[in-house]
Amino acid sequence: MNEYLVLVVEDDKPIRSLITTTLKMNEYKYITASKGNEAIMLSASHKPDIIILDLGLPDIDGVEVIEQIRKWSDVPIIIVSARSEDRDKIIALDKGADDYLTKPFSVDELLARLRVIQRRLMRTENVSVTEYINGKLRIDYVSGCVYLNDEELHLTPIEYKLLCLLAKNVGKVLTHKYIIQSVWGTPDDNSEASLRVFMATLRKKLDDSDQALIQTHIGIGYRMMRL
Amino acid sequence: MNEYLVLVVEDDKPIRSLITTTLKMNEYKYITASKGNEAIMLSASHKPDIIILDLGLPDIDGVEVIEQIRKWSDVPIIIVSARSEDRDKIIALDKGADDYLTKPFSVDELLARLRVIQRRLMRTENVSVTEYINGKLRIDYVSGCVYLNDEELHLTPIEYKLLCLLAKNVGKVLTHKYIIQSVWGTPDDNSEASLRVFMATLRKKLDDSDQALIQTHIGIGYRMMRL
DNA sequence: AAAGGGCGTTAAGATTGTGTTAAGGTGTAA
DNA sequence: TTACACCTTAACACAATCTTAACGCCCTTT
Repeated sequence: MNEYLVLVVEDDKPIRSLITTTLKMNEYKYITASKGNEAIMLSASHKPDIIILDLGLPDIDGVEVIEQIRKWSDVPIIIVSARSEDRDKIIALDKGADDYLTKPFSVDELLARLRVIQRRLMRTENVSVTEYINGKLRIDYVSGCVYLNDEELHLTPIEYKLLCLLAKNVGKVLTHKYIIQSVWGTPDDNSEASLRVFMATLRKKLDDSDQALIQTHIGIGYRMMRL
Repeated sequence: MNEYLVLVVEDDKPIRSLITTTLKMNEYKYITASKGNEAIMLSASHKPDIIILDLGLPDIDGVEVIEQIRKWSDVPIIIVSARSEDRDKIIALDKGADDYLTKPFSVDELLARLRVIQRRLMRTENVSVTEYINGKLRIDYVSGCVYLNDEELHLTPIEYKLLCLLAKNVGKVLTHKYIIQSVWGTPDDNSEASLRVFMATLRKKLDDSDQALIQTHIGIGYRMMRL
């Protein structure tokens, strides 16, 4: 499963669905916009990891969209445009675009260029602090390890996923349904029983027998407390 | 004066001087190579900030050059090639190139794409080393040799690639998918079985039977520990 | 007080993932 | 051509993980 969120900005419906279909087949998550202002709003609210942007939009010019977004964000932007003049390319690139493809474009090339960006994101993501600390608990997302009082805990994949989910939403109550959907992907009826089992083992491993860290909300779900 | 050093790899003299003249006029420093092996050596010794690489070289293929350099360095590589097939682009990009221009190309577009990379370099300063040391293990990227306690280890090409990949990402968990993509290029279903075999032989050669150096993260992938 | 729903806990079985070995297959150099 | 190194694939044992079912507890409702 790919965790990258792509914002596709394209007013031409056939091309948009070509791109989104391609993204879907390659396990990207995506959101779409057909207008420039919509794109700016979405990139602020959803914080996509990558933006694929058409320059010819009905309301404002694509270059304007780049400029706006660049005021606050360094999110990689790939231009997909019918404009094939050097001048257009240069303007877009200098205004902040990261790459430029001219229509008609090969979806395979688009995918390859997406992978180039992903590679880079992976490198730089790890420079920033990707660590979660809550009391005696520490999650190192980069190494995929969990520590309790600086001793490494061994968690199984599902346990780890579950813990990360709770940690990402500290203080919030997560419903059973939401947790199951997030961890298992497909909502399986029987997995509610599994969830209880995993909670038990997780609590045991986290030395959380008094449920100070992970609280049960009967009939609703679970919540991790900020300690 | 621009402080960026560009390595230009191009065997065709007119094109090379076109590029270098352009660079000079725009205040870049540059060095040149006309062969692949020379390019590899120069990128190790001079540590350029950006590489402009032609794929059709007299000694070894440009893609091979990318692969070699990527074993130790994340230096941005722009391909400038006569090969305009999608397939060629995708291979080069997947092997580690950052951008791809087909000949004939516009020097202004090249400059614009250089500026894109510069912008990025300013944000994230990256370092490249020609030697990697971790405990008893030492990798000399330039000569392509691996030593364990100063004794040379003989590794096969894939073993070496795998080790470099792990070394470049010490402490990070690399997923099976990512490893396979990086080492084999094309994600082949069956190569997961191969990966396990290679891990076994690598561990044996590295005297890592206790898995202190390379740890398994079940269901996820592998991680090299910093010793 | 009894009944029942929701939850925690445990353990056994099913399932999946991994390490290891060895047998082919492929390509290359002598 | 053989010899050789290397890679892939299959097979299997074993280990880790997940699911499922059973049971007891607590709390609420009747």
